[in-house]
Amino acid sequence: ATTTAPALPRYLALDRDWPALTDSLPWRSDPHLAQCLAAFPGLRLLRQPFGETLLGFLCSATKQIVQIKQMVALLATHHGTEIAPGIHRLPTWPALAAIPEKELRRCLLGFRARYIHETARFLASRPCWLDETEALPYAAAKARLLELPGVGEKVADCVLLFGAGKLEAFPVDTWVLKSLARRYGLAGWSPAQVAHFGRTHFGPFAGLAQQYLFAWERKFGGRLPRP
DNA sequence: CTCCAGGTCTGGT
DNA sequence: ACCAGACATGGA
Repeated sequence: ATTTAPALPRYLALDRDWPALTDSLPWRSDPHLAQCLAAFPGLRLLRQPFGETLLGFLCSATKQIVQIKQMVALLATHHGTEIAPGIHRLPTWPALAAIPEKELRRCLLGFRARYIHETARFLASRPCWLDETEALPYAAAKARLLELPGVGEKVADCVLLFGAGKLEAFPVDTWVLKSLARRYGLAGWSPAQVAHFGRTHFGPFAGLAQQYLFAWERKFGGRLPRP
């Protein structure tokens, strides 16, 4: 009898390749990166659905991670299909397009409700836009994401890194800005300058390095001495 | 009460 | 091109 292998979560494919990917980072010449890699041996990247990743990071601007989780959970319970008792899926973009901005604000979105509403209406007018964008190479996909209201450099890079597997994406958020300022002597550099440094210094898998720097800075930032 | 949070957008130089 | 402020909301 022929058996069909069960569908595996997509992140397992990346998990298998993780050692080779991290080994190609410049940790041999970068003591801080080496320290980060050693401090988080179990760190991995999830490959999340493209559209859901976009929704999540449209919620993220100047919010704490716990509150972003809360907003996403409210979006699911208020507007997502119930797939098991008490368990709701995230709303789809067509579903979001039908929700008034006033209603979205009940999910603690604040000014981000307008980003989501306008993005949803844009996507509703272009059914294939998201799938086409996900299939493009990094630079072209990023240029398209930047057309969406509420999507800037940082959010676009997060969506591509977590939702499209573009490992060269190097999102510069407040933590990464602090990390490079403190550990790499880049105090006073703009986010754009730090992003350029990150891509050139860490290479084609800069997104992996970003995750280690982010994790290290959030856990130890400001408390442990510099490497 | 202030300040900040996995930023983006807009309108000033 | 570069630099403030505004934008909602809640927790530290």
